[in-house]
Amino acid sequence: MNREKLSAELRQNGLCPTQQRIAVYEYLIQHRTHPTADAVYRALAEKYPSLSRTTVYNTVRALAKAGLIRVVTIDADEQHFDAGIEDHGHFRCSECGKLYDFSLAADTVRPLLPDGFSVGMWDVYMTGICPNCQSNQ
Amino acid sequence: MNREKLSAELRQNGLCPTQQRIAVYEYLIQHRTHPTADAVYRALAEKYPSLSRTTVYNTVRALAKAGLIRVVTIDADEQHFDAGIEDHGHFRCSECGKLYDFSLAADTVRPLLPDGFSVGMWDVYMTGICPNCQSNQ
DNA sequence: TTCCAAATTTGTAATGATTACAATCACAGT
DNA sequence: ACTGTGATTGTAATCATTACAAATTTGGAA
Repeated sequence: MNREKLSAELRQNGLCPTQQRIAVYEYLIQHRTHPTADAVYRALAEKYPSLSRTTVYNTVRALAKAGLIRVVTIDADEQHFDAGIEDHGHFRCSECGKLYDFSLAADTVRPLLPDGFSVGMWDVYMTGICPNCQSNQ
Repeated sequence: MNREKLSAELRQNGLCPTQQRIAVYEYLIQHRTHPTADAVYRALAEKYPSLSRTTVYNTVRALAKAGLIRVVTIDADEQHFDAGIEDHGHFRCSECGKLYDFSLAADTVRPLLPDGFSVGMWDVYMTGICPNCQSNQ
């Protein structure tokens, strides 16, 4: 996805496509590693020397509010961000701390809710030990 | 569940059944409102004047590690605790902030994970608008 | 019962992610 | 170029949670 498209997508969702927002959104699309806001800041700081931590925090919040990215709260003490909005859940390895995606249809999840509740965001979190850490034991 | 049983249950899970731990665990069992650690502290402070916030934080962490309670991280900025370990997911109303339980079989969730991952804890989170807030609009 | 070692509790101080805020800046429209 | 709105920046505050060390409690042995 090039900058033109990112820009248009931001605009369609009511966000001014500034350089900083494009950079943060592009980074999250290109790096599906569930980075924290601070990790995004550190990664972009070199290329964008004037970038501020606050801007990254503001931006990820705005992107999440617009539904362009997801906030992953499987980790209690810091928020991770995920540009993947296609249907999937998240697994966190309790050994190495790594976050994995696993595919999962929305139809599996939404019907679980009783009538009368309207569903906006949803996610499935699991923790345990990943194949990698199991073979290292 | 009386204190005797709570005490035994704590002991079975490797936790010394101190007055404070029994009180916190009992509170969480009797109040299935997903309180935060601080809310538990404030609720018990009157009855147990010497109780410390730190003890509550330590206790809920120990209870969670032992698998007696669940940590609910659907709210990004504070942890909620839930003594219900039977299979269920959590819904958070974005209007009123209230947390709801909804039932959900483990068999619906665990098989979603690819082979090779071992599952410990799991939860399904959804956000949206609850029936109550919908009728108030 | 009395004593002791280990574990727990307590209060305070630190940590660290996130947010508030006010000044500066960028940009679109006149 | 001028103006106003919204975005960015850097610093300072917030606030949930944790670290720490001293005081206390617990459970078991004598």
